[in-house]
Amino acid sequence: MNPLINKLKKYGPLSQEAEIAIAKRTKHLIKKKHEHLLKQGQTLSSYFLIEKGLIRGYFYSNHKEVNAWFGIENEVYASILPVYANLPSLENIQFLEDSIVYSIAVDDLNELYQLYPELNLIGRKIAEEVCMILEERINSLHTESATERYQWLISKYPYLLRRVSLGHIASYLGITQETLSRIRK
Amino acid sequence: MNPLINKLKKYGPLSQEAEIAIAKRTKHLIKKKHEHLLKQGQTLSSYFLIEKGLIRGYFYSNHKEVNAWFGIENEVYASILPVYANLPSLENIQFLEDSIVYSIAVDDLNELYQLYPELNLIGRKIAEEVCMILEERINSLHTESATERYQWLISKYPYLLRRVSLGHIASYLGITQETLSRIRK
DNA sequence: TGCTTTTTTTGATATAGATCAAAATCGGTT
DNA sequence: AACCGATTTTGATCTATATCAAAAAAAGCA
Repeated sequence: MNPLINKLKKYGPLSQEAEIAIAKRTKHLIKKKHEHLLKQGQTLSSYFLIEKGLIRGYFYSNHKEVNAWFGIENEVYASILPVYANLPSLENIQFLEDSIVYSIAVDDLNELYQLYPELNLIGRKIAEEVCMILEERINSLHTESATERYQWLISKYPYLLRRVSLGHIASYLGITQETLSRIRK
Repeated sequence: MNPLINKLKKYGPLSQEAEIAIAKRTKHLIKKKHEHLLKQGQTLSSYFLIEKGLIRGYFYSNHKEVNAWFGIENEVYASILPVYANLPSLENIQFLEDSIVYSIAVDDLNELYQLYPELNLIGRKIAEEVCMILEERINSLHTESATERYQWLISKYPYLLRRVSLGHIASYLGITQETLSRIRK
């Protein structure tokens, strides 16, 4: 069984048939560093899981790239806008390392939701979990200083320090590279 | 039919029986300005709709109140943490005007999800919609100046200016009252 | 291994927004 | 209408972070 399905089953029950149908629609991608999983304006991946590697979600603000999140092994990620509204994504998703990904395309997912309504419980749990992660991020940006945000980040995701450049981390934190370099000392 | 159910039906289909069961569990609250719908640590309301009035969600950061969101007439709101994890809320919800609210308690909602799995589609859509709202908020806090955030807020929710004090708005924007007062000119 | 490119650090200066204090204005109550 | 408490504005100063420029260090590549 593929690890994406495995992970989905943690959120709720899945019939044998649903499992097979999902497996049939799951894509197994092998990507090199710097390649994209998704570019702004596309409607491709919706739910995906990284088997190996590292990924960043980013968008453009004033013609500059801004990192919105990082993704790592063994977590389910969702591009919610395409799932919710079947609209093209506003963000770009790029690999920061050579990576292996399992993903389900938006069209396939929508079909699966119709064929196997039981999937809606899993989808609800995933979206609710995303809400909680986003709320934590909002509180951090809303009330914490750059130093506090940095300390929170490295305490929660220490591997980022080793695997991601300082510039990418600064962009995620909403500060400049220079400021982050100074915070580190 | 109560307006909360009416609104839920915009997100997905609901059987006659489910509708009746939800109606039976919907509470109709009439609250005065300054009263609370929910205090930190409680597990009460999950989904609710304001028929009349205005509400704020806030939490404490360094012993000071910080406004996280405002709620107005005719929108469905959800305290996601209690729904997702059946854990007490981290936030407080207080009325800023005399208000009338329809709400479903967490325990009732969980029961309803079990009895009427069709509700999961609606719950998924609501959570996905919340995700999109939260993402917009993150981008705003992440990339915009105080002035830009303020302009975005009043262009999107002009009534807040009339119905909410400057201090509450400043707290929501993550700036001081004095700064907001200066921005306004 | 040495060279080129990218990333990180350091320095000097500028700016948005915070803080503290006080004055002015508004709003509800009698 | 007049008062009292709450809200908003104004002023002076301080601080965190940005900006611009350049040096130093690290990483990728021939």
